[in-house]
Amino acid sequence: MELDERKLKILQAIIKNYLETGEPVGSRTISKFTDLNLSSATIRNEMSDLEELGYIVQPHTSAGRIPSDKGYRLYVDTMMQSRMQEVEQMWDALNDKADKMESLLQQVAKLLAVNTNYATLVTGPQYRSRKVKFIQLTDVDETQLLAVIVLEGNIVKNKMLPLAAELSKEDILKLNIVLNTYLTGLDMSEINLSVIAKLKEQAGGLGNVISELLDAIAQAISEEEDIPIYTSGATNILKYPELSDHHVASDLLYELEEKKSLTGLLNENTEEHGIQVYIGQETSVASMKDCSVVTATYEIEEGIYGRIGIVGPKRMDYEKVVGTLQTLKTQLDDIFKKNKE
Amino acid sequence: MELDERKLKILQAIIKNYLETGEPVGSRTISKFTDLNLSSATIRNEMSDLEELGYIVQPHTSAGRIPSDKGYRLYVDTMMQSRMQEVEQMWDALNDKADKMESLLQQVAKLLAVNTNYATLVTGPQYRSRKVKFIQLTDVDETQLLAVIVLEGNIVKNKMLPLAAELSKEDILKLNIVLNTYLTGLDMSEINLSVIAKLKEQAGGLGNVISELLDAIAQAISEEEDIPIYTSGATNILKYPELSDHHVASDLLYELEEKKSLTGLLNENTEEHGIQVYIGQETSVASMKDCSVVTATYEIEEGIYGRIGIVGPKRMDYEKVVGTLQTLKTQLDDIFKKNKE
DNA sequence: GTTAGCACTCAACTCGATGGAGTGCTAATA
DNA sequence: TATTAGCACTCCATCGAGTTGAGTGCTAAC
Repeated sequence: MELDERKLKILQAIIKNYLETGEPVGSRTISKFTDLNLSSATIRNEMSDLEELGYIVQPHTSAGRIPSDKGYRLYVDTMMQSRMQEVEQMWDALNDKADKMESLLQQVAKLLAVNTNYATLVTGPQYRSRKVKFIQLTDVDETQLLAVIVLEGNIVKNKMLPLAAELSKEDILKLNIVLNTYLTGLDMSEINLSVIAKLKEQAGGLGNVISELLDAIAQAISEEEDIPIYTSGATNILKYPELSDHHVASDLLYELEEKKSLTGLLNENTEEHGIQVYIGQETSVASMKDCSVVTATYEIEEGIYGRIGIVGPKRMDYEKVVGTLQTLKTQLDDIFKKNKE
Repeated sequence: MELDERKLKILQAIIKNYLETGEPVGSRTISKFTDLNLSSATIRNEMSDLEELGYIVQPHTSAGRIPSDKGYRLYVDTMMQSRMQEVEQMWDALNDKADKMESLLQQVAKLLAVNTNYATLVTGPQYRSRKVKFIQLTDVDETQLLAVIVLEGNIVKNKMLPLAAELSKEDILKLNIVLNTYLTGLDMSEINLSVIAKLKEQAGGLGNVISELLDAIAQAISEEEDIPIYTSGATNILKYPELSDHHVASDLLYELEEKKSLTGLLNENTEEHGIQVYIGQETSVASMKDCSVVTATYEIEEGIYGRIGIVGPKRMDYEKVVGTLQTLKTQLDDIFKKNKE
């Protein structure tokens, strides 16, 4: 037995209806709801088949049917076409704030949350290996040295270093030159002992400062290793009865607050650059087995990606979500492209 | 009618018991629970008095009594003495991470949440008026200028400025000197039109760059205006039945996520530097009318304060919370004092 | 002033009845 | 052969009645 045209239509009707109402949907509803002109009895037979095929399930005998994960999957795969409308105000809101990566992404998360009414996640850019682009030392006052380290992708890091002894202007200038000469273009793995030895040799009497500096640089680079994840609208999940159950909600909210376990979720399939939909068990995060997760990948520059996504109930307006993510992704791409020009 | 010794003891017993069980407490319980050797009938009479005085209330007739806000207030004011034990592991955990203000404070929030099982808030330092301490311009590449702005309290801000036309090394040097000469030591309000005019005059042909720079500086200073608030353990509130009610929990979690409205709460009474306890309506945040908030003020340096606090149910182990906050406050004070040496 | 006793109140729980939505099956129909 | 009408059945949700138990307030006695 395979899915024919009619079964597909009925399945679609069931899911559509369930998405709207959140209640199990019965045969009579479908009979009236669709333009198939079939009696409820016929629908019942078909639904029985669909259940056997695993696309829908009954919460209990004598209840209507609700879609299974497999049903949702089919729905998402086949019946969904993107819609690229509304959400225009996002654009304006975004452009206002496009100064700082952090606040931008946080803003994106919030906008998405407000627009979709789901919980949202946004990751910052992931770099494969971050290279040092530029280093600048300055004496802020007699006791403190400020190291500004610019990494590939214009990530700027600051470190305050306490000074044992005051350094002269000339010393600082010299350090700046030496550091930039030897470290520019290198990433963590390339700054090895031989480079360090050469550095210290060139720095002459300032070797001890170099050591501290290298520590700071190493820290700055590795700091970024755990990519930041921004979340917003976590409380939205309380709006959906099937998720606001005590235990489920508590786990989910904790997960969203902690964020750590989300990295796994968001790192899956990074080679695929379209929209990804994870339904129920597909998410790999245990506490989300009653949720669906939809993510999109945006591109900052060649080879550097971040992700935006939402977490909501399986009963989710997939069409709208995918559309929204699609437009948002496009807009983010544009912003970064523009910023580079 | 005033509170005599016995009424106080009974009130104390009621509150203690209620804190433990979360259930309204009846006269028989108190009769057995305390060492007063009074029958339940007598207790009933006393409880009747206490209710009349407004220290306790009945959720409904024929239910036990629970403390009113006024009752909690008395309890907190009179019967609480700090206890400075446990929480030693906090110390270790903190010292590990004392490198970066942000992560330190986030860590503090988390530790506090784990230790108390309540939702926690921590604010970063608040400066009355932030002055420019130091400005450094550098050309990262041909098209971008990096402005590093150091504010009072060693807050470092970075701004990337796109360049219309390439600047020579000499121009940048000149700009650096001019900027530092005229802006160092000034705060937002002091950078007025006359200062700006003088700046542009000195900068000669670079007036247009100056304008952009000033925008960036203004942004850097004002950016910090809304003090960062770190929260943790928000989901803890779901552990308390009286708060996990749908509407209440949703509002609370939203408030904790948004953080904005919390500033008001945390800015009250900043002149008082001890532990503050807000019960129910006292908090000024509407959604917290069923909560208590306990805050402590820590000192980073002379005149610069931040706050740590927890949000939990009115039925809260006040003694423990106050103790924990007290020790944490002390430890934070120590860390910052040490860091300065 | 304290206590024992008793009537009263109220929330929480149990239990059964009822109704409605929905199914599965069978027999009739096109 | 596919569709439909009809019917018996199942199960959840809801409602109301009855019960229980904790707790109170009052009164009279100690």
